[in-house]
Amino acid sequence: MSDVPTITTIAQRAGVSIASVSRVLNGLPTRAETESRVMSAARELGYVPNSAARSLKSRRSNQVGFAIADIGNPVYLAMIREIQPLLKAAGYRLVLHSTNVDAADEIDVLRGLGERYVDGLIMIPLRVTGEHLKMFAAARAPIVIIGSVPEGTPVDNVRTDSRKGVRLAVEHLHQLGRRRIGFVNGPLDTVPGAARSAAYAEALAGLGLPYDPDLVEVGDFYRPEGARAAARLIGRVPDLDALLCANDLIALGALDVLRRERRRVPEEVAVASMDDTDLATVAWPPLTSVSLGSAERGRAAAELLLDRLAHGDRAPRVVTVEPRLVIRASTVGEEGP
Amino acid sequence: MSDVPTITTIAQRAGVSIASVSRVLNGLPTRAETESRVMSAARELGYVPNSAARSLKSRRSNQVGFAIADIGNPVYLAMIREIQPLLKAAGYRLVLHSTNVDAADEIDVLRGLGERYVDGLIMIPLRVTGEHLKMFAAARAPIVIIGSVPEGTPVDNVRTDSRKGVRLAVEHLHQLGRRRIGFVNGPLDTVPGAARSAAYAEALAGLGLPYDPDLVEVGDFYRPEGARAAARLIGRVPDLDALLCANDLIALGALDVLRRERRRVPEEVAVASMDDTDLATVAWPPLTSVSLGSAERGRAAAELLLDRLAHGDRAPRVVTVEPRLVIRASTVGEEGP
DNA sequence: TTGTATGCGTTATCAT
DNA sequence: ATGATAACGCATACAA
Repeated sequence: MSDVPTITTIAQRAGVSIASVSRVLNGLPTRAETESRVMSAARELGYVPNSAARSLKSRRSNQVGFAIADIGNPVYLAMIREIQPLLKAAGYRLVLHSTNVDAADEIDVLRGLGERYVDGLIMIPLRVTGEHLKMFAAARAPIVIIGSVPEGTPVDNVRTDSRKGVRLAVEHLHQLGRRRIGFVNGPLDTVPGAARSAAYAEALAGLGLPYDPDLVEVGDFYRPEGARAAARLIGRVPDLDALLCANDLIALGALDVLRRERRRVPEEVAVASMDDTDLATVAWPPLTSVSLGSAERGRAAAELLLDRLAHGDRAPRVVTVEPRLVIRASTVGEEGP
Repeated sequence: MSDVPTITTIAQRAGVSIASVSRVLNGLPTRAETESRVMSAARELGYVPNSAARSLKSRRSNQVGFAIADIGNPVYLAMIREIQPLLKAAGYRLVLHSTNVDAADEIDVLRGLGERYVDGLIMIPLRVTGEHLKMFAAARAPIVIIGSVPEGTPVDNVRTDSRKGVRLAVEHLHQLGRRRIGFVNGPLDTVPGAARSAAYAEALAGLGLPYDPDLVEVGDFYRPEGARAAARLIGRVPDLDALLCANDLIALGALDVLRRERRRVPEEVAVASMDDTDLATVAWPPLTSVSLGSAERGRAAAELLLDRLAHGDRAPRVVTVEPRLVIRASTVGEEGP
């Protein structure tokens, strides 16, 4: 196999200067004769421009980063499905970062921005530390954060009203006559964990229901630990009649436990969760879940970033996606497991 | 915000030449005094090396591409989860390509290899056309294909014995006493579709069962069409007692239909599928599914690519992952929907 | 040990 | 319209 062709190779073959080659390749005005010679030489050699050289010269990488804690979570999946085509259509490649639920990893990604291998970054931080804020401010490329950031942070921001989301679910359960509504949450030192914790208490208060610490259990955001946490809660509260889970994966774990314990869902225990991923429609019974608009958030993030990449500086923007309760059989079904 | 620092900036600040800066930054022997001056200058300026310049010089991008038809399919997910950490540990970033179930898109990705924005590529082609083979041969970067390719194709290759996988499932259903085993497949002009089609016929023959075209229905690899195809099949074959689905998503659609039609699973119709994704354990009843070792295939692909990137040329290698039947309640459970 | 100078492949400026 | 040349940021061969 011959050497990789460059514009120099083409120039020799076509008997013109590299400047002419570059011009032809970039569609700048050129004499027809020159153009055809260059084009055919390029075709014959199978020329493809070198992206590193291009990036060095143009100071643009045509790449966008997407940093998430864990690709296993279907919420992120829904986002990627929206983001990828938008980026591709705009001529950007997608560099995927999985940060292993590790704040230090997130910082590394932010620091990496300095290498300029991406023109912008979409990130979903699990926690927003002071270190994060410092990096946001110093970042040399536009950043879009999905999730809440403090007022005034110099990044575009896509958020959802998870407080309202939790309230929708709790009110729904309350309307169904449930009064002992348990809550299985993820870690309290994460952005979603903290928000949902506060929102749960708030929602109860709004309905005049007492806050009972026994009704709350904290684990992580995954199915196995969700099952364990749900088991602890169920074991502790005999008269539990509803369970709100902080995401669908936790809810799957809870359903596992309820099935094992032969508690009928929803007759004895109604189960609601959050995120409304595909899993909600696969589970049995199908899960009532609060959609936090994952797809919309992904799309909005991509659009914000592309807009900024195309039009340069402007004031940071905040897009808020409304939560929406999707009612399924795990709260109102006539069929149980 | 000040300008982005380069080694030139550092050199000025430290009062040394750019060569010394480069040497220090790359850990080459330097006088302690020089080293400390360069290091502190770099730290103060917040220097981060420019990846484009590095790539141009080193002819390496430190990126690896992963091209799949559709990120929505959980099979690919399982692979990414293995691939990403391995690449990261080896110092490579992951560039994700979603090809929209479009062969032309796949060719585009292969052509893009010439831009040298990745050092290697892992691809799961849905179809392998002559155009694909031509690009494989001409590729200027190492390629690992997950899925079968013709003998002698100059790429590393990770495959699974889907013939055997189908046979495992069919034999399992046969052992359970099922004799009217339907098959819902994806498109026949895709690699997996074609292989599974042939394997189904073969497996029946091996068991002495007749091949009945009425028992076969073709759709795509997704849940909605899987449901429609299953509905056609069920409507056409009254004495159907088992259903093999070409993947888990199709099986979910089939379960939807069977539930709607009030056919008990597995008592009346046993359901088995392929891929053994997470969905198999979420579905109700949990799906008996043939694991094609998605995680192992992803890992093997990453290892093959990293090995080649590290050690250069060697003969193409083929890794085969054994299929494994995972039996769950959709074929042997006592409980149905 | 350190500095000078060159090249990686491209785009863009400036003459011609 | 075209060619010579500089510059992007870095690594390195060579000279000092």
